[in-house]
Amino acid sequence: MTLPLYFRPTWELTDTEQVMKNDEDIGKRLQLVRKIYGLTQRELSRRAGVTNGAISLIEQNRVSPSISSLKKILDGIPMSISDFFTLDLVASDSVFFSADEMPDISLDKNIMMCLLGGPTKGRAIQILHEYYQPGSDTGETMLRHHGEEGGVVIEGCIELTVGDKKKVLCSGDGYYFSSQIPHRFANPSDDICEIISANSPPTF
Amino acid sequence: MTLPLYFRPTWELTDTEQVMKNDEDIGKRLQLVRKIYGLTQRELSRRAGVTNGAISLIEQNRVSPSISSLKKILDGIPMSISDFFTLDLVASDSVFFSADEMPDISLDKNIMMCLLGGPTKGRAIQILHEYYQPGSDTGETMLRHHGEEGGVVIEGCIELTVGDKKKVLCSGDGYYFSSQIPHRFANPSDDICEIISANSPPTF
DNA sequence: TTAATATGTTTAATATACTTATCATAGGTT
DNA sequence: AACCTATGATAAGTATATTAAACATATTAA
Repeated sequence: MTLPLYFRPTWELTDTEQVMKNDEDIGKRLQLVRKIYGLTQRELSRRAGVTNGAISLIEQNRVSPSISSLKKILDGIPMSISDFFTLDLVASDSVFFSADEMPDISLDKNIMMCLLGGPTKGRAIQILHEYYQPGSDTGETMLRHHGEEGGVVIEGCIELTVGDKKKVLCSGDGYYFSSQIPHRFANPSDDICEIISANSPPTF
Repeated sequence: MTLPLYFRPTWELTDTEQVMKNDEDIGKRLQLVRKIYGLTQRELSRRAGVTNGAISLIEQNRVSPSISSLKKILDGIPMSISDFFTLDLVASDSVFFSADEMPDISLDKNIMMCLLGGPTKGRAIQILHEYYQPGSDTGETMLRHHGEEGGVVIEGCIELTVGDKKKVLCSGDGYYFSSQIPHRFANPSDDICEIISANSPPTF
């Protein structure tokens, strides 16, 4: 169990660690998770109700486990299947971002959307610092994409439409919804509106 | 293909839809995803390079697919395994939250952490509106938990320590890191510090 | 109606995952 | 050293997933 992975930049990682970045290598992924939790194959197999041989074979990628047995194994850790596939143990090495390091990714000149840390792949959350000019609007054709999003209004007011609901949110108010629901942001006021928002997963 | 799921409150959902809420029923999950994308078993099987019989059996939960074949099938949609297990088609029906509907979940009286929408389960992101009093500090024993987190400083300054890195962030600056790295927030200034942050997954 | 096409389901054969039991290596104790 | 315990790997047998092909039902068109 070596673990501190997180403190080394990407280019220093071993092959074993690198491979954690893609979804393909279930074996290595399971092995790393198991070791992070300080478990042996046998101890995990006991907790999970499978044999140690099965875990050995899976970790070597000599078999592709069924969902049911993978679930049993992860229950022994315990960890959800969803977490297992989601977790990205290789963290990016940049942690701090000054205001001017956040590129504006909006296509609309009346809306500014500053992306925290640039278009980094493999993040669970995307954080935006948004500015809506008076009268700006994401448009009549409602937005729809995967994931969920939420945010808090810092300054000014925004009219948010989500599905068949509509409301004007002002400084201090927040929102949260599944991004699959058609939605639209508009600033009907005479003042600029500032929002901090978060999306999952990143779509840019 | 009925779909609009999202616009009906939970108690109106059919059994088929309800079952999407838990991770167990892979079959129904696959079936619903397939139908949302408007595919027949045969068409999906053609795209994925598996037989339609296999998809039929999986959807009936008469077999538990191997990761490899589940991946092949999802590639035909296309959808990642991680998304498949993560996606929660039953959205919560509350979307808007006024400032006073955000409960303070901090245990430290010098730090205020207002949780957007209360402690709702099953969300991909948790959004917090945080206020750090002058001199406040999350403490010498560093924080560590699962997921990732990021945020933007709205007002004042905060000293953030992440692993062996430390920096003072001021209004407009941001941060993002894997929450598994030991971290600490402190306000060394004489002014209050206000932050909007997002975590994934929620730990409260 | 009849034929033709498309859908999801089922059955028997085959391929693969999983178990049981054994093997090989490493570390600790006397 | 010899012995014990624990680790991960392996081989052969068993259980299960997947395929190939047929079945059943519904829809459309002539």
